Amino acid sequence: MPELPEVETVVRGLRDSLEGRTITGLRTYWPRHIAAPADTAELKHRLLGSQILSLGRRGKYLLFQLDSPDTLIMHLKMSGNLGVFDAADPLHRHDRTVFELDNGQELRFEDMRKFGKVYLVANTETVLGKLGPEPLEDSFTLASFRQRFAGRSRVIKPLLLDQTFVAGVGNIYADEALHQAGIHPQRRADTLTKGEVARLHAAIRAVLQTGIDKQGATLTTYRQPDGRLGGMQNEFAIYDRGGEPCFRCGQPVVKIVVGGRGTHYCPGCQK
DNA sequence: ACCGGAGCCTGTTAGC
DNA sequence: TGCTAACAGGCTCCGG
Repeated sequence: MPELPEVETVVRGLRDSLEGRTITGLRTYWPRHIAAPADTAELKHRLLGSQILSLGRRGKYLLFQLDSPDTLIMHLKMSGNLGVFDAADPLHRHDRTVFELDNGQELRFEDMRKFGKVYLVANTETVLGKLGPEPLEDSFTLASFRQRFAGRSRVIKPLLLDQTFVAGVGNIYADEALHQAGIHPQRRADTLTKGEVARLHAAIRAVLQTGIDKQGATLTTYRQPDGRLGGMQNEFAIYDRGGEPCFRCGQPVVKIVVGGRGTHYCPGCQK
């Protein structure tokens, strides 16, 4: 599920409920969710009593800045959702980790497929250190994007999914960006013209921003923190549209596998 | 550097 | 209708 726009929507939706709150308790129903520290007793010792100062995002990671030397980091992976509930509300079947708060509410990490991760680290670089640039920041210029292509011969779609190349792009938005830029997903990075790189740069930013504006894409499990569905799934130009006509040229959208991932493209307008 | 495959999990869907 | 296999928004590890 969650790619950059979904994670950004979750962060924005949680801010009002969490900023200023103190974490008073922790319950784990799937201990392997906790990626660091290895010892849950140590996690509780370092985390409980900490106040959440602010929420942020880096790539697909959520960052909880605490009034302690540590930062709480979470990754939703394929099926994770976060929501704030009253402690008396019944748990959902797939709730894995619960953070108890000082106002009688709880932050609940629900995760059907159990791939999600929770980290408490003193140095955020141990988790985030290898991430590529944030595509919606001003610093993600066309010139900097061009430089990242130097010496890269990989197929373009798997390269876009590489979080060390650009942070936050996942399978949906990679397909959408390549379609918007008119680039075939199996092109090699070193065959893109200057103009194509420029179109791709603009397209990555445009599709991610649209995703945020539409509050993310709900295929199955994704929800906003208040439970509402996203709206981006109604805006897809190419993703999940196999067999349907391309909105731009009318040719049927084709679905293939690239780098092991389902990939949608239009043979009429992606060359 | 890069690729493919397996693994981590559960649930839904497509196909027979 | 019922079973099975394939597939799903992410990412890591391993061998080649």
